[in-house]
Amino acid sequence: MNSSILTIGHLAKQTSTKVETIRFYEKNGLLPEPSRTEGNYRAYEPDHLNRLSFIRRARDLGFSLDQIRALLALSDNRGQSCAAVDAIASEHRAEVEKKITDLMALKAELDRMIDQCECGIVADCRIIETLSPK
Amino acid sequence: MNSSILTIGHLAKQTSTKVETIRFYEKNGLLPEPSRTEGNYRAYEPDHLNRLSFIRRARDLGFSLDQIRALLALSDNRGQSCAAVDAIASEHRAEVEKKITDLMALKAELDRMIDQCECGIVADCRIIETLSPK
DNA sequence: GCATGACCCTGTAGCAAATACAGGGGCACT
DNA sequence: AGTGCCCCTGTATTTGCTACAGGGTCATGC
Repeated sequence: MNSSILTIGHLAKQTSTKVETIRFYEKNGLLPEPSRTEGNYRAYEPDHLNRLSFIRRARDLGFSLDQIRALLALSDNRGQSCAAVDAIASEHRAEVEKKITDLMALKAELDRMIDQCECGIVADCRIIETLSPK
Repeated sequence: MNSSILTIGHLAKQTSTKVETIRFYEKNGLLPEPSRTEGNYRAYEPDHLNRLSFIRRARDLGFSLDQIRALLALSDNRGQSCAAVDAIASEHRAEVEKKITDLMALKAELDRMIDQCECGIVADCRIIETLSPK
């Protein structure tokens, strides 16, 4: 038996991923199907671990599964220009920037609303009033 | 016929909501079931319009449907203390603040990653390298 | 007087990105 | 042989909608 073969549980532990999530990635084409043991257990090789680590890092950075699929495909073609990689990362950064802007505007509105609350009764509540029409 | 009675389409237009979304709010207990016409059409009254406007404003401010359900219940009991309202709004603001902080850290990481890309070939790509394990 | 099209109805399925069972089988240790 | 942990498949749940499919109703035109 090869000692570098991993069960799904080992892979999960080493990447801080839930077992179900790993199966989910497989079903969705992010992680290739591993071979199976006689007992029908998934038998992972070091490459799987690398690929899953890649996926998890990209997820931590907020990339969508679609974007990660594309990044993985690009990283498998190491001779290509990495302009496409840059495009995906920059697009994602732009989305993050937009979210930040939107959330900051939102927070400003919440601040305004909450600061007016004098915590009396609901009938006089400025928060409810702000939300209510007219 | 009362001219203040509205069809679901009118309600949708006046609140910039999709018809399906209004039915969804009803099914999920945010909007009370209106009476029906002979033809089984929903017949809304001005109160429904007010309530739906409230929901949409709260959604625009990022409140969850659960939070909105709670806010609506509070706004229906106008004699109560509005401390509970303040608590919901403050909790939401804290969540928004956390999201902003998290996204700004994320953006900083993306900035670092993208700035290193010299757009050569994938094999030398710093973005792929950053994502790859070890 | 009916045809056309715009509107409405219910019910179901889909999206992201997992997470959580249910109901069963495998494996190691004692 | 029993205990307990791990693994398997398949389905349902989450959030907040959106998008049909397959029908019924209503207003307007001719």
